[in-house]
Amino acid sequence: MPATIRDVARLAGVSPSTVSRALSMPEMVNAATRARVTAAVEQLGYQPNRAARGLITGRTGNIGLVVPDLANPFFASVAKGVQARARRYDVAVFVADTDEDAAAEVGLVRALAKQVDGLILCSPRAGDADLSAIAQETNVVLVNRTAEGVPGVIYDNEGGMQQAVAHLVALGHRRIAWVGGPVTSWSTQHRSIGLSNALYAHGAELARVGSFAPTYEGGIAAADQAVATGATAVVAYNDLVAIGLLARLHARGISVPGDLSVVGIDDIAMSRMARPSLTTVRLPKQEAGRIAVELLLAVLDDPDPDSAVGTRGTLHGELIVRESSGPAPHA
Amino acid sequence: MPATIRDVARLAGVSPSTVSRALSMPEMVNAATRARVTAAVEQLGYQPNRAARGLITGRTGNIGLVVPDLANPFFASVAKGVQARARRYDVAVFVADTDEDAAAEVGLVRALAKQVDGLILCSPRAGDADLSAIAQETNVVLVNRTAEGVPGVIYDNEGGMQQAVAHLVALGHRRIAWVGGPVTSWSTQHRSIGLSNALYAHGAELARVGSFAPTYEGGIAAADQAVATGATAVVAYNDLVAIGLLARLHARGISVPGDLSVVGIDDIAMSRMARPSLTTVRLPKQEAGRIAVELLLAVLDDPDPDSAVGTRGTLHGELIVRESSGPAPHA
DNA sequence: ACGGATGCTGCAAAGGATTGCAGTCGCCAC
DNA sequence: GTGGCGACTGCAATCCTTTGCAGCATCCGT
Repeated sequence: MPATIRDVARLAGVSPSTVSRALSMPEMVNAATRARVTAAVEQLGYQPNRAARGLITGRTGNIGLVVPDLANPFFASVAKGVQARARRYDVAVFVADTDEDAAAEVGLVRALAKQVDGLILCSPRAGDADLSAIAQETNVVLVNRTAEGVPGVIYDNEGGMQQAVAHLVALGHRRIAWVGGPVTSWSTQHRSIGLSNALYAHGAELARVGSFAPTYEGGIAAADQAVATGATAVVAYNDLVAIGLLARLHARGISVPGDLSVVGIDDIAMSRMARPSLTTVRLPKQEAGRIAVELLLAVLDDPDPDSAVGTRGTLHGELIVRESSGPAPHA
Repeated sequence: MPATIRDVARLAGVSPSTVSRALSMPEMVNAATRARVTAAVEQLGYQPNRAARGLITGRTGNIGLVVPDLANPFFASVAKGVQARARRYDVAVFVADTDEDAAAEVGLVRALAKQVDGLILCSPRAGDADLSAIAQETNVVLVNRTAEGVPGVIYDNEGGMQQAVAHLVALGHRRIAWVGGPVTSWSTQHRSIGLSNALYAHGAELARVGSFAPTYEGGIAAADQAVATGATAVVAYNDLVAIGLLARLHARGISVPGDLSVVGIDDIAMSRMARPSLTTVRLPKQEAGRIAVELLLAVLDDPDPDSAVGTRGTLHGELIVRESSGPAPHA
């Protein structure tokens, strides 16, 4: 039913090849001819059949995005950025959600890989070995994770932690607790190291508290242990955990920031709405998605693995001070 | 590089046609032959090229999902449901976000329509005329919206409102305010009507308050007007608005639920974390996405527009009572 | 006037899978 | 023995687009 290239060719009085060229390499065809072709295209509302094109070019014009959990606002924002930027390049985005399941992730990625030109893997939970194997056999860009020789975009966790620490130290805090996320999480390691370095530089103390799920429930579970460290401020793995902390601290009658300051990471929409509103390190989430698309498209245009060197973006966080952080209580 | 059907055929010692049949109509080929074919498929890791198949069958095996805003947790959940169910049928999902822009929506839908077998439009902002036109020229399933002759899944807004009202009336509330969402929103009309009917049935009074953005900010803006109605309870268009109400009420020193009860709709994750936690009507969000996929696939299998009659799912809400609703204050 | 370069266009061959039609073979029944 | 049926399998066309190569003018330079 939809118009084909032959319909256009007939209407314009040229061959299908000329139509094809008029559309994809305009400078190769005579201006007058080109005008006739574009007029015919316009009139018929012709759009090239992507399956047919893909068959011969070997490119689908599609990319895939894999995230652990779409319902997590952080990943939803990344997805938003990805699909906005992809649209600009007329690339469609398959979105897949692994439900935080590392095993399912690998299978899903393999299945998806056949249908797309490349994949964006956001905070993948898979092991390094699986990840490298996948990157070997398909075009991959990582977000929030690094792997040898694979392009990606990451956050400057170190810098973000420095901002948070500078803020807390200025408020008089000298002993600060860290509530870690999942052990398998790449970010939790780097954030913990960044925090440690920053605290060392300011001569302040670090108290690490276990490993918790990166969720509201994780924060609730962590609160009592954080309090027990005797720290006057807590930095949480992410905002969801921080908001969980706030809930449990409130339930225990511990005042925030009066008795304890709380700082999160991410700046999801919810953080502004928390009570008290949450001081946090804002990470540019949509920007990460946008850059990932750019990187991926660059890889697709130049599949030479050597030139992938250096194609790694780093984004910087910004400290957003709200109500949950305040002067350290007097000893 | 990947194996083609010819490679499989050669290895199995049959023709490509037989391979094709062995895979898509197994009962048509001899059991022994079929075994050889499947063995060859296994060995080569063969997967049919979807572009080539699509070229001849006219089907892509892809569907599209269009939502106003992926960063809105409600839509993120629907998207999660859609892609989970689609995967079960080996269908890939394109996700597109319109940024709440009705004009962009129409263009985006048209572009996407060429690349998929059908579309799921979730809470589309487009006008009825545009919507009908789109449904005419492509397979469409609506979520949270109705249109003449178009299958879809909606929520039983009336029933949800009845539950909320029964709860509030039992707590002694006799005058209840409604904070409406965008005028163009299909749900806002139906929720308002449902609320009105339920209140009438209980002999209670309704006070409507303007139309507000379906966001946290909308709730903040609505709070003072809601208070001014003299109502002892407020039902909000959705949870984001309700949480905005809570924030402004807190800022004004109005106690919830002591002075005023607040009820939301949706039950997004945030509602549990609000302070006070939010009483709300939980809508099955992922379920809506799953059903939408089922409906769409049914339409694809039977494109006869007449049989589309009756293919409309209705989902029921469930009242979740939390801290934000309590006994009406004594007059 | 002729060789050759230049600019544009058409021919035809892919690309991988599906499917209507026709062919083969074995077997049964008459 | 032959006609015919049934169960499989293969041939070849088809879906639509892209692209290497060849063809055709035109025009320039000598």
